[in-house]
Amino acid sequence: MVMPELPEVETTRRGIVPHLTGRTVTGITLRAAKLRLPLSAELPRQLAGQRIEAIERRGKYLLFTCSDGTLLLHLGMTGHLRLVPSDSAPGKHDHVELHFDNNTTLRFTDPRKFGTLLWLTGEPLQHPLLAELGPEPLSADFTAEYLFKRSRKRSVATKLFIMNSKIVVGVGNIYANEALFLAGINPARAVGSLAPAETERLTAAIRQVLTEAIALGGTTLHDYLDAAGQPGYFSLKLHAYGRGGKPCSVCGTALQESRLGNRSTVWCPKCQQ
DNA sequence: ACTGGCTCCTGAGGGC
DNA sequence: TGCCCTCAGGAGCCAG
Repeated sequence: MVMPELPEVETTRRGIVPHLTGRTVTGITLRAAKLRLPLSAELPRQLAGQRIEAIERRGKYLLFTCSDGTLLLHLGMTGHLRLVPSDSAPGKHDHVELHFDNNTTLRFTDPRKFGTLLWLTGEPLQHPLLAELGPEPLSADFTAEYLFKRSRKRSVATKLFIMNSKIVVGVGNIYANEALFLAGINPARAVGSLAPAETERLTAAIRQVLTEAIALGGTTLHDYLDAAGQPGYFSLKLHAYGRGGKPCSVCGTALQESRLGNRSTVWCPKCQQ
């Protein structure tokens, strides 16, 4: 199973950029009527003949800048992109394929159909799905001061706060657990109660965990593969996620596990206050 | 303005 | 071996 978080999306982007930039779409194959949203039957007509000018990322969205518009793609929970030869036979969950003028095909596979694929005209960052997004966690805009100010007088659990894409993009469940572990902050703490030093530790931890994950090519949970089919290796370094009941890597105390916002949450009751 | 809960989907894994 | 149940989760959406 694939769990694309920001590092996986960025790894995917870096994997396809050298192969697709400047290429022209010669055809598109749709094999599903809908993913998270209906797949527009207009997509083949809209994409045919489009040249890929750039492939960028905003949060976990990929933006394919084309001659006359932008293809917006979200991998959802189980989606991944793979470059395959144009004559490669499709599998059960290969819902969309973009065919290019160099005999390669960009294949979108997504067993649970939580992904999104939209054709946008106009300024893509003004689209409702993108306009309200918070800063990129690895940009200069994501600072302890920013997090401190945004969190004042808010009672929501710190973990849910950092997973809110309107606050900061790209922090999914796995890395939220890891960042809170590294920062020594209890996931359930009301975010408004964090002291400045704690927001400093938290922003640093989010940067650290995402930076390390990108450097290692994303997390391997089961069979995560990037665009070229290479596995990531970050799962070897997970301290919290998936380790409920196991000893804390710092103090040895059994990690606790519960649900927060209906998401699996793991923390050390001694190290994270 | 916030907050928490619901929803989409299907494979994996556990219990018997 | 096979069936049934629960769980996993990104993020938009909505009611209170």
